[in-house]
Amino acid sequence: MNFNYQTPRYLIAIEQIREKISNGELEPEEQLPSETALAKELGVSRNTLREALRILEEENIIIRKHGIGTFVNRKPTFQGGIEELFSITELIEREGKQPGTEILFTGYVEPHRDDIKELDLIEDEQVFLVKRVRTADDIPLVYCIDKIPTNILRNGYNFNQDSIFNSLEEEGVFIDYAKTQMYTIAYHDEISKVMNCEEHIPLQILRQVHFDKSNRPVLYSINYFRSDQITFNVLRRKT
Amino acid sequence: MNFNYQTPRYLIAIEQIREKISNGELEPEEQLPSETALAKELGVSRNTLREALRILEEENIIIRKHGIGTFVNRKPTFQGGIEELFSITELIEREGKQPGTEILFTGYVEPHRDDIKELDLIEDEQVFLVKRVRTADDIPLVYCIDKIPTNILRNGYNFNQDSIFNSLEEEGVFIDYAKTQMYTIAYHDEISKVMNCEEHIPLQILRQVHFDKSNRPVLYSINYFRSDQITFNVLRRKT
DNA sequence: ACGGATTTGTTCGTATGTATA
DNA sequence: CTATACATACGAACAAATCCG
Repeated sequence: MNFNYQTPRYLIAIEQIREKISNGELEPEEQLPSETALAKELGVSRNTLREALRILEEENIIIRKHGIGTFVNRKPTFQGGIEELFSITELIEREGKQPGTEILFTGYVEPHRDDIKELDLIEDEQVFLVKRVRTADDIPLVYCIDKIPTNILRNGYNFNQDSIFNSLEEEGVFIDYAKTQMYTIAYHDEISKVMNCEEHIPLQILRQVHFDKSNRPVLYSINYFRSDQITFNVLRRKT
Repeated sequence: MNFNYQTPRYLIAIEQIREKISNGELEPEEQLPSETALAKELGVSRNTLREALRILEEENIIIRKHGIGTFVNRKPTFQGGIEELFSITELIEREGKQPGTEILFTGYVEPHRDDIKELDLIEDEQVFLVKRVRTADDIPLVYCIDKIPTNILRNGYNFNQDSIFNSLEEEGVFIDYAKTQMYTIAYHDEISKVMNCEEHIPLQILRQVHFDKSNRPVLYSINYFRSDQITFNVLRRKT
């Protein structure tokens, strides 16, 4: 009888409130009806409505003030930045450019001391190494070094596409977050040449260890960006 | 009789669960008791316990699997990074170094085109400008340009300490987040000299617009870091 | 300065749905 | 199929913060 049994009511409530905001029924800075009133209007219990409001508050769509009321927030001027984890392929496509790849090396190699530490490698475990130059509209953007522990790749690795993220997912490995260090160097003997960097273009480096949902390190990568080709956005929050 | 009447029970429950994890009663990967059982053990209702578990899951302390159970997550190897907003003063103190300041300029000035756009200034509104060099253990770390809209400073600004964050809070202005651009330049005529940067040390720039909880821009700052003195950490998450 | 009305915050009890072993 | 565990939902009550007369 209930054809909505598949969609939780708090999600429906969220959509209804979003709709009220986007169609102008509720404007920025405007106060929402009280929880009791709004719950009645939407035909849900106050607890269910509060679950919806909790999520909307988490997304900064609304602001709740104890003893006063709930208000529609001003629209932030902001789009997500580097704190959102995406692959280089996605990065280039988001800019509306054509991603390209020049592969310099692939294969299994002995790990360095850094690799063992960062990837939590067991004894004698090799890593799968990929070295590539990634281009945007055929202009070199970033020199990529990627290393994957062997024990992540149970059936041998089938690296057959540009995005390592995608081919790892085909192996059942899902990256959840990355611990990233950002720093800058003026020049690198080999890489600056390969990237057609004259001496006055510094390299912006992203050194990243990627983890899955269980906090297991699954990918270690070092990216050397041409600093004249890239700006990173970050959304920094008070904690 | 109940001396905890002031602290919400779900916060107490969170602490009790944290304690169980930190004292080893619950180990990483281990399954928690069922919600019903744990609620009984902690002396709260299941709803209250769930509020506690929800927050712990948000913090990645635990992982919940529908129909299976709740588990203690492996400890991430990670400390917070640049996506956490902190002042330069905090940044230096976190590294265990002594922050210092050399003030180059303070006063009200006409805004530039960029300032008007980023700070959403009204007509003829001046900005309060501060130019400083911040040092860590007396070594120049960063050249700071900070701009504050006049209408934020109702009673005239009392800029009397190193941290602009702190002195803004004294004015009743609480910064919530910052929209940040990161990029690198090889050289800046004036700043590289002031910072004692030889030509081969690039400058790592953070260009930030800070907002309060209501998404009102309250501070625009440009920081030029000596790239040999700084590395930024970022925690990047899949969305 | 006080009290009552309003609004959000917290807590409990209970029932039912859904996923997994 | 059944038992277990997490997910969703409702109703009710009281606490805490705020506002206004």
